[in-house]
Amino acid sequence: MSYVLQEDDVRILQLLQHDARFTVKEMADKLGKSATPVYDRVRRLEREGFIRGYVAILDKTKIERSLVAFTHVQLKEHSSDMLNAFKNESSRFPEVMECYHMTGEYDFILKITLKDMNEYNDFILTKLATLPNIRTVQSFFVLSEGKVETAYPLHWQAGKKK
Amino acid sequence: MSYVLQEDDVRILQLLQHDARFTVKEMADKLGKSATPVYDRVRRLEREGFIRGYVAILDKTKIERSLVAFTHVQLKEHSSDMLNAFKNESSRFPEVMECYHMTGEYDFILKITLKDMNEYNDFILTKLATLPNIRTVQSFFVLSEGKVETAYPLHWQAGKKK
DNA sequence: TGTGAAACCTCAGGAAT
DNA sequence: ATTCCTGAGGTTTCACA
Repeated sequence: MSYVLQEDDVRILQLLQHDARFTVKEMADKLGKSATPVYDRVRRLEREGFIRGYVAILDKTKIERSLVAFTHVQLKEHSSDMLNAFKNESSRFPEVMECYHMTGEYDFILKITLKDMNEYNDFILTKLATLPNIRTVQSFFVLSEGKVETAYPLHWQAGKKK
Repeated sequence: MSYVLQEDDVRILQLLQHDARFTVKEMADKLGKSATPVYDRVRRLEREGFIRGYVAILDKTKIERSLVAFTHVQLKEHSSDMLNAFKNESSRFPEVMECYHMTGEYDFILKITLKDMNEYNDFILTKLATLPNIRTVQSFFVLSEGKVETAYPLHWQAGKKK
């Protein structure tokens, strides 16, 4: 049976999703508690797997990765072996930040980041297109980002207390 | 003129991209330096905008957001006013985690997370499809995730030192 | 690179509900 | 059985030399 979030847990998760460097004390002050219960909740949320990790988010324009592409791939063969093979091999490329097996018209959507169109062209020709079993590769490029959020919105539906 | 990364900066960024809770001392030990230079570099990387922030990554299956959709939208009108209007309004929905203005066949790709297909259906009908100026909405659903990485690979091309 | 003070983390023990 | 607090030792942060 899995741990059921309480209101304080939700508030802690909301805070940490937006800034992982809140100190236990800062959060305790916001929640009107002392440090210990907040400390214990954070540890429990980590232990129970709600928090997968803490990461720094970089500005991709500062590190030569301004080009973002969503590349849609159709395979020829769709046996589970073939699907897993593509998933594993495409995920191995460092340019591939995300790889999703999809329903519908496309088998995979890859999120790819690179410096510019030259590098993208190179990547497709010398890396992605060399994988076997590919039927089509269709690329869409990001012109501008309207929203890029890592924090899930959390609602707390009043649990049955007492 | 913008700050040029040195090898230690790159190594620090790589560490923090994978675990934002490395202490300055831990990183200093890995780099074979004392704490102060590492501390100063981290502050500079933040100040110069390389590090946008530190966030906790949650497990979406634990918080009722297992369904991930990439929704492709075509608009009718493509004036910059209309494009901005859609970008702003769609970004306002909490279900929309990411919103990209794209080149090519589709005008926007939205990454949407929700609990299940019922909620998705509801979202499309009562929220997204009520926005004006939409021509088509095409949804693709994630069956499984092969790779989801927030850390950009960083290479350090030996700068001209000296 | 090292020092030092302030702030914080961590975890024991114990109180209150 | 939880949930909470106090308190104290060890660690981290951060300005300064």
